[in-house]
Amino acid sequence: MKSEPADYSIDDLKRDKKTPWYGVRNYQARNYMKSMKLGDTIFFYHSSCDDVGIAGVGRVASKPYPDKTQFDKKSKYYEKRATIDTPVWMLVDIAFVKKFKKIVTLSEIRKHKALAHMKLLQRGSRLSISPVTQKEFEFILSLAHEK
DNA sequence: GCCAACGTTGGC
DNA sequence: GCCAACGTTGGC
Repeated sequence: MKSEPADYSIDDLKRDKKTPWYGVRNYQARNYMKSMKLGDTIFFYHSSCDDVGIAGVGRVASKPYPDKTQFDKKSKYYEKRATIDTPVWMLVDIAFVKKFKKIVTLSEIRKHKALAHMKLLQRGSRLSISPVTQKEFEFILSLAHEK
């Protein structure tokens, strides 16, 4: 799950312990969140910054539920098609698990054959949420020397 | 339903 | 700041 650290970083999550992952306005990314289960593990990815890459680990801490910013007319995430009964955008809460001692950078991820098929590297890597396989997950943990 | 124009994301 | 790769919008 990507975030620009200038907006919300792994350190912010560490401080908050838990946060609703609001503001996703892309259907494919939303659908990935809708399929998440309580307790699923996620990578926290820093995008659009000096040190692009995976910064740490989080855990899905809620079932999917409506993103309340879609109902707020003053929010930039307001969605006029949404009603309380028929929300358009969903989210999950994400809890802090750990921050890597060293970011696993995008350029390092690109170096490894085992990670060549990561969804993150496809589609111009624009999607803010993309799935990771168990093997990819463990490989990245080993790159982070966390395993 | 097609597609051009436009807006956004995100690496570099 | 540039630009590729999308996704979205809206006229027809």
